[in-house]
Order: sequence, then structure tokens, then C-alpha cells
Amino acid sequence: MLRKKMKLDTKRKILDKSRGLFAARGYEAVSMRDISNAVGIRPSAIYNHFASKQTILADLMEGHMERVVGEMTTILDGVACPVRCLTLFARHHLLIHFDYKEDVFLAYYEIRSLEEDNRSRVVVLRDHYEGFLRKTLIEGKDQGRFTVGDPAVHARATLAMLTGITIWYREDGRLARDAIIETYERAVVQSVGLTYPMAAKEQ
Amino acid sequence: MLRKKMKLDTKRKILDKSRGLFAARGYEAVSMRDISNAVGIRPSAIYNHFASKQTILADLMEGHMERVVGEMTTILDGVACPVRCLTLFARHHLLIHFDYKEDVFLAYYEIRSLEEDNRSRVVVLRDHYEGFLRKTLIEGKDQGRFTVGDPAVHARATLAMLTGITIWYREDGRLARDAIIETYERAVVQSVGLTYPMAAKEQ
DNA sequence: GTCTATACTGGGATAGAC
DNA sequence: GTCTATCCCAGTATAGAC
Repeated sequence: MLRKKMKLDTKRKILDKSRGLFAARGYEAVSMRDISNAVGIRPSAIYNHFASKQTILADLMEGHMERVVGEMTTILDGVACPVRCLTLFARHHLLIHFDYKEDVFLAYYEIRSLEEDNRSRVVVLRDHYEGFLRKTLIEGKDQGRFTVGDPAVHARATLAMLTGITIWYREDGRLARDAIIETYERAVVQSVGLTYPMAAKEQ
Repeated sequence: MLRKKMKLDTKRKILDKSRGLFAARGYEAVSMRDISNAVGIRPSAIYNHFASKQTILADLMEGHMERVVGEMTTILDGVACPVRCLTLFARHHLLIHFDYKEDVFLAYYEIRSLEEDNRSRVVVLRDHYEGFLRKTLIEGKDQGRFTVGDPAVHARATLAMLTGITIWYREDGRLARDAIIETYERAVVQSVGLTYPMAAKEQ
């Protein structure tokens, strides 16, 4: 009776191992044989759970983007102040990264490995996510609180900066998470012309 | 006699076409057949010029990194002021991007496709390049002119922000180059706690 | 220096037994 | 749901003619 949920467990394992392999070597460099070896099954058994290798990647990326859009929606819900929005976005983007490092990496760097249909769905989600930041920057600029050039470009620049952490971060690195978060949060807040930490009334 | 330099021309064409294909689809997704088709020769003819597909990528990446390290060395030569150094670095990183968009993309995103020996050489060059920025940030912080958290982390964050432009920039886009450069330069300068544009004495 | 032809390996995916 | 066996195609790279 311990094997009742074996199907779900295997599907989960395929996703977990694929995520790690795709993030480490890149989607194209990973074979179905690599995945099946990591899971401990034969290659053909993967097809009981996924129609293709492409489907595995699409599932990973869509699942991640839906999750982060959902989380960010909750976090920014009802927050009107652009300064507060910007700080919350930066902080939670980093926290999400620490929890889902490999997913963040894949969603950002493996877009080009998706076929057209899958890509367009992920791009919509990604634009929604980027939109949180873009709208905040436009608002802050309109209110005269942020000093930025083009808000859409600044949004992309900020997101690239924050997401770049996936390239170098290691659990056993020199710095504690808090020190890393503080450095990035400060960079983001200062980049729009504010001082950090902000005065109490702005928080 | 017009065919005297055919060997060099073909090698150049292989590099040019490979660069475009690698940047567009990713190294692993590009086959020797793709490259040879683009050049207009048979796959086997590539091996008259390169020992392997890996060698083509390594040549592209090393050549690019040596060039940008050289250019940045010249540009920053004799500049003592950290504020000036930071501005020059940001501006010229972007200018280099506009000139060598695909190379910048490859050098940043295809490191993992290099085998160990090639990778270590490119990593040394990349660290040298990142070092310009890192040293500037350390100096500026020590002099009390920059307000940053960890300078090494801030350097990586800045480089990720600037390099991220390769993901979205299109020649026929909405914004002129100058507007893009101004937005990024402002973001970089403000991120260390300065105002932009800086007072004349600091330039 | 490029060609044709091909060796060899490994890719994704499927059929059918259990 | 997983297995064995296999199909078919594409991958890198080499041999040898011209």
C-alpha cells in the first residue's frame, strides 16, 4: 500500500531531476536518457507522464511563472505607495530566488528553448510579472518621487540585476543571505534616486 | 587571383555565421550542418579551419573577452576618480554592446557550454573585466563617495543589469540609443548613491 | 580547400510484453 | 506504469578523391 501514489511520485521526480539538469547544463544539452538515469527509470517510462521533453520544460516554466505572479499579486495587493511597492518587489524577488533558484534561472534563460506556443504563454506571464515593476516605476516617476530615465527600460534593467544573482549565488558562499539582500535592495532603491533605508514615513 | 585569400575568408565566415546562430538558438541547439549551410559549404569543410564545434565557440568567446578587456584598459587608463571610472565603465560597456551585441550575449550566457580548459581561460578574462568595476566600487566606498553594500556583489549586480540589455534590445525598437544609454547610466550612477548627472567638478 | 561518402554515436520517441 | 527492444533521424567527425 506504500506504492499507491507511485505515479504522482514519479512525475514529481521527473520534474525535480529535469529542473536540476536543465539549470545546470541547459535544456538542449540534457537528454531524455540523462533524465531517466537521474530518476532511476528507463527513458520510455518518461512518456507515461510527459508527451515530450519540450513538455517537461514548458511545465516547469509555466508552473513557476504562475506561482511567482500569484505570490507577487498577494504581496503587492493594496499597496499604493510606489516606494513601498519597489522595495517589496525587490525583496520578494530575491526571496523567491532563494526558494526557487533553479526555476528562476530557467524562466529567465531558457525562454528561447520553448517552441512558439509554449513560449507565448510564458511570455505573457513574464510580462505580467515585469508589469508589477514597470507600473510602479511609471507611478513613482509621475508622482515626482523617482528619478529615472525610461521606466520600461529601467524596469528591465532592475529585473536583470536582481535575476543575475542566479548566475553566481551558492549556498556556501562568503556572504549571508541578509547581506546579499541588503546590497541588492539598496542598489534597486538608490537606482531610482532615493536614499536607503528610506525615512520611516515612506515605509 | 581573387581567390588568394579564400581560406581566411571562409574561416571568417564560419565565425560570423556561428556567432549569429549560437546567439539566436544557443550553442547546443546549433549543428555543424546549420553552420555549414549558412556559410555555403559542406559540413566537413569546417574541419579545415576548426578542430571542433567547441573550438569555434571558444575562439569567439576568448576573442571577444580579450578585445573588451583591452578596450576597457585603454579607456580607464590613468583615470583616478572612482566616480569618473564608474561612469566610463557603464557607458563603454553599453557602447561595446551596441557594437558586439552577439559576442556580449555569448560571453555572458554560454560559459557553461565551454569545456573545462576553455572555460577557465574565459573565466580569467571575465574576472579581469569585472575587476575594473569591483575595484572602482571598493575605492569609491573606501573614499566615502559611494554608498553600497558589498562591493563585489554590487559589481555583479551592475554587470548583470548592463548586460541584460542583450536580451531585449532591437535595432528597430522604440527608443534611440542615447535614451537607452542615459537610462542605464543614470541607474548605475544613482545605484551607488550619487546624483546624476554629476556636478562638473566630479566629471 | 572543398568535395562526396560514410563511420559511429547518441538523440527523441514508439510498440508491445508484462 | 515500467520494461525491453527498436525505429529513425541527426549529431560530430574522418577518409580520401579532386
